[in-house]
Amino acid sequence: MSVQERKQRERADRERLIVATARELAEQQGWDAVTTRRLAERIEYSQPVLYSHFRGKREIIGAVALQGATEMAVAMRAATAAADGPRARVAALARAYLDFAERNPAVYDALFQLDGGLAYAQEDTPEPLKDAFAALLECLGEVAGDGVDQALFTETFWAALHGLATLTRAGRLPREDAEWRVELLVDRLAIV
Amino acid sequence: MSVQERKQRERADRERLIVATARELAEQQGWDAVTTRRLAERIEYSQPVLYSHFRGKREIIGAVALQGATEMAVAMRAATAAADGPRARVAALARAYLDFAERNPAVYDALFQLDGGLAYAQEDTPEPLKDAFAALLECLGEVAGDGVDQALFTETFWAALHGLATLTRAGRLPREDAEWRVELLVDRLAIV
DNA sequence: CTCCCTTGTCTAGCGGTGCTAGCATCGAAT
DNA sequence: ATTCGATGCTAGCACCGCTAGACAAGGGAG
Repeated sequence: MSVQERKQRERADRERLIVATARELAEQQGWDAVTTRRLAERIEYSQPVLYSHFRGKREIIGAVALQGATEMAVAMRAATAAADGPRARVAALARAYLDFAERNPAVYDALFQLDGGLAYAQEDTPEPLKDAFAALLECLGEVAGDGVDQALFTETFWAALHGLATLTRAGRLPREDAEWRVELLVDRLAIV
Repeated sequence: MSVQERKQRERADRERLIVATARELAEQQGWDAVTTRRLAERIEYSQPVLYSHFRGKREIIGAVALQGATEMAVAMRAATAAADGPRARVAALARAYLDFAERNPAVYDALFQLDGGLAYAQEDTPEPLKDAFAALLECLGEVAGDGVDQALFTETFWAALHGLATLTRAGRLPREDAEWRVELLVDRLAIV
């Protein structure tokens, strides 16, 4: 039995290595540079090994996305926990969100820009994704305002953050006044 | 002289044909299906002809984007012109924006999601892009609120719309409550 | 201890991609 | 009529995601 266990462990290790390497490569040179050939070379195995762990490149992107969702939820909860009062909490949340997107562009892309084959906003949505949304909801729910559905409010606020994150990163919005835009968003959307 | 003129005209026609065909193909089957081979076959020329008009696929995407920007500006101005009062104008603008994104997903992608090699938010930004932003600004400027920079407000509002458009289209947001989210956005962001 | 068979990995290759070098053809100008 | 430049073609490069099939290593049965 112990032999099988060891093999299973080694296999799990290798899977983690694949995901970590894909993520690293994507952050360094963008997802376009993450080809199965390059990835295989970096983990020092041949291409087909990747396909014994994942159905294809898309599933590898999905794995990075799930990892990122977990980290993002942690980052957002840490930021809101350190802030006093609803207004400050929302501002901290927004900054944490945009900061994460800025610091981990490849992970953010895997989550919200690329097709990782994951289900969103459904019953079979993976737990990490649901939890990341829950982290948003916990903070934003308390500023939705009376008679406003908290989930819908959260979705709308999230969409606004997502728009800022992507347009800024793609050079569609000048980077300089980013902080100002966040302030405006929080001031107007959140009801103290 | 007339011979050269005729040739120039035919060349311009062919360039328009390339852009129109690329757009059509992208709307029908997505940008992934727009390969230089397929595109060449549809216009009934060989691949290298494409490269005598455009540097590469990216520039073709850029051409579709510019065309789309012009149309989008027209659509937004038409929508706002038909509405009475600032509040109604902003709501009409938002709906027109999202409607355009929904009806022309490939063009929207070319504009805001893909790399068409265009400069955004700079001096050398192509005129159609500047004009599309101007169309947003014309309407949104009047609801920015006192002491708030109109351009920055417009950028923020635009980002929110962009977030809604992309997340909805990617299945990250359920489609059902789209209208409700627009209402919330307009009510909260616009200052009557 | 030897044989077999499973398990795991690799090499090689398929059909596709964006893009380009170099040849052939055609038409205008001499 | 002949030259010559413009123009579009065929063929091919290096790369992509993915997979079939050969091959070696290792544990279990006799």
